[in-house]
Amino acid sequence: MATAELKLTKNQRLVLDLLCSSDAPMSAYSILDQLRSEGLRAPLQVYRALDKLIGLGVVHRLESMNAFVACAHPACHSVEMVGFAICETCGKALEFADNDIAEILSGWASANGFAAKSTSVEIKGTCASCQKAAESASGAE
Amino acid sequence: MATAELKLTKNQRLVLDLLCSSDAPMSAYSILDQLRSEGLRAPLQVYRALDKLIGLGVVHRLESMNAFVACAHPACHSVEMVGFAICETCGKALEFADNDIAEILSGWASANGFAAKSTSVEIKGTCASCQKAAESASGAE
DNA sequence: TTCGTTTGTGTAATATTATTACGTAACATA
DNA sequence: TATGTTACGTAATAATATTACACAAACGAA
Repeated sequence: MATAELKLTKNQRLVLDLLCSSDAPMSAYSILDQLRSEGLRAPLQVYRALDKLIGLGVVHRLESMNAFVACAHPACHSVEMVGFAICETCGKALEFADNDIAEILSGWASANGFAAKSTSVEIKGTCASCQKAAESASGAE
Repeated sequence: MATAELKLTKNQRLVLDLLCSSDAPMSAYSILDQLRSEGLRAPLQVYRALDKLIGLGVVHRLESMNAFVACAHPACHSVEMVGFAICETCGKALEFADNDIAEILSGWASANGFAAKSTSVEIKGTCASCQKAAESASGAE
């Protein structure tokens, strides 16, 4: 599903397009700052748009960094679970999907009588390119 | 490992004991409020103690709710991964461990050259007892 | 079409969570 | 004792998120 096909309001569209054009997750307040020129003035306008976009599944919230990111996979709604590997050096978030994990988690839930509504899987660390950059930097000392 | 054996400072001990006695995760500021009578006055005192306790592995941070909880398993350091099922009704967090998920995640990481430092797995939903309570409430209407 | 409902908007105020900056104290150990 | 490390206390501030209120647009059903 291309996000262009979604019927969104002006604010929702502004927020989604900004997130799509960003190469890293953004905080609600940095979204607000970027969109002041478009007429957004208050945090709530951003949070409301984000709520809607998250509900539609085209934006994900990164719980561990209070940030938001556009869904990387146009068809990710068809996938059970979405996780993120977040690089603490460059700030980028790599999205991944894994049905095995989804099954384990839903298995645990049903075995424990827990009715799961949403799931968050986040790995923090250093991405491949930042590791390389660090290596060559230390090698060049 | 019983937490009593840990060599902790006064503030760290206060925070850990409070979390151990709580049946649900607590926010940093509710910890602070509870410990004002013990002499704690500022958020930083709580955050510093929490940082230390998390580093020791005896406290976990619930990323999705900005809250903190004592580790449920005295020996949880030996387990690869810890996850939580958080009930949105009663606020309690059920801790679980799963080495299969840990393996999948570390497998993904090594396949993608990502150096993982920490992992967070959180499920939000409704726990078994709150579901029962809701059922009997609606049945009694 | 008109009513009523839902959904979205805009603004202001406030609540909640977390950090920075600074100086001091306790303590191990070389 | 001199030194480094860890922890403490306080104040100020930054960053994130929500509540409350009033109004407007969209839309379906009578």
